[in-house]
Amino acid sequence: MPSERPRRRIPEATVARLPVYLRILGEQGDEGVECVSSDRLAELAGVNAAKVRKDLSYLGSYGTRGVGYEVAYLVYQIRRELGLTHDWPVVIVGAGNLGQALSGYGGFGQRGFPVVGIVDVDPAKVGTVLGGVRVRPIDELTQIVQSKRVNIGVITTPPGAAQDAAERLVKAGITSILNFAPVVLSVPRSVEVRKVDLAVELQILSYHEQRRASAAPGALRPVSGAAPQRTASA
Amino acid sequence: MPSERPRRRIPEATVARLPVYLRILGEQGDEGVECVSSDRLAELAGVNAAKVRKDLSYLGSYGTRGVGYEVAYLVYQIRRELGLTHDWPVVIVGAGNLGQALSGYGGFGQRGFPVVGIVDVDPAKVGTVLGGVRVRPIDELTQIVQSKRVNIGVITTPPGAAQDAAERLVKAGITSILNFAPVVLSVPRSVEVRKVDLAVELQILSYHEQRRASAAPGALRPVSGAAPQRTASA
DNA sequence: CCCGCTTTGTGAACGTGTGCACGAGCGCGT
DNA sequence: ACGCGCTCGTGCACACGTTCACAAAGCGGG
Repeated sequence: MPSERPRRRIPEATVARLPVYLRILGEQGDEGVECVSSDRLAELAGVNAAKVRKDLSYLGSYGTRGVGYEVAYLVYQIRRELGLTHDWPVVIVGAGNLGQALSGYGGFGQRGFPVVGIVDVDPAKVGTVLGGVRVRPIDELTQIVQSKRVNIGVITTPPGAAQDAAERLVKAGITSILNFAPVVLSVPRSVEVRKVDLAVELQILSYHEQRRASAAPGALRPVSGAAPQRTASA
Repeated sequence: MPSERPRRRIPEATVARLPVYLRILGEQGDEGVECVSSDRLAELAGVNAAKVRKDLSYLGSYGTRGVGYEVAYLVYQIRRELGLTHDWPVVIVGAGNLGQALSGYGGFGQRGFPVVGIVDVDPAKVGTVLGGVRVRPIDELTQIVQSKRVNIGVITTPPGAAQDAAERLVKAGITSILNFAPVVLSVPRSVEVRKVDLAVELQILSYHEQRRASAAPGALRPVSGAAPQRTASA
């Protein structure tokens, strides 16, 4: 059992795939599988086997040649590398449609990201309870962040309010933001921002639909197989 | 007015940025701005100016040297390239938390992706009205897709039901899928799939938080500036 | 104990994406 | 009409990511 710390930088593309491996390994573990090969894992994750091996090699040499990877041990290593050995509480700014859906969705807490606060500027929304958490006025944001030691903020406001929300989060001490508003946020370099923009996703699909239509007019191909499946985020 | 069709393939990375430029150009147009330079557009989009010019050059030479790009014309060209000259109706499978939020969010329809149907397996949800659309039983999926000429499907089911939803969508004739379930879908190669996985996004943020913590213990840096802002999707 | 089978880990080649730097072209002022 | 300054378009070099192909290494059977 080599307890060496790899401590080298992991490529961003690999970081984005590790959570996928992690979820699949968890499912396999639940099914009683104790060992998986890179081939099997690649099949389940919809990627190339060489890519799986290279990704996992960044964590260290945790596989056994001729056998594969021990599921439980690999889960532990990935969790450690991703910083999932403890919970990361999150606050949500914006109790609109999406904010309500996210806090109502219990999957966050189960996966180690408990929603410890929701705030909104609208006094009409303050006080209502969503997924067991009471909506609080936005002025209490800093207090929530500091008392609950929150590092991650989620922005689910309308576009016009997103930049203000970001600034409040940063001022409160947040260092990572997940932004659902279709706006490019301006924040200090030290703050990590990831953006999820549904309209952008649909427009990318639209591009491919349009291209398909103009490329082969009246030529539908019923090809089958496994799909590439790109994942969007910035 | 050169009406040449570029018709060359546009790099995927560029396709993912065009919607961002489009939104910004729309906002600029609303503010009465008639012309933007690549520098200005880059600043608003949070990217490099050279990248903006290269991206736009894939559409053709629609700028004027020494001046910039005419906003209205560029908007038109991007919309044409992305296939946004007409609406793309979408169907949502899964009327849970997220499905309700998405159909309630009017932004979809405004941006050219009207929700023309929501289906669910749960009879208790069938009949309720979300965002002006009545939830219908999943057996009517094919009929909705075909009568409304739908090409894009959105999956907002629990993980266990996602693969089934995908197969039903494909069988109904859908060719593009936006998947919110944390599952790798298996579909024909001809079907374009994009995935949005909130847990993955949070875990990526967690990685950076963890790295930050282990890199500089007790060394907070209040650096400021504009952020890179990666966008997730697959 | 050794041999062959299996699967990992990785070097090397390839493809994609990014950013600099500069030539080409346009408008404006004189 | 001409030159000057500004900005686009793009060739080039570099970084990043993906895939192939193979040597190294463990396991099991005889």
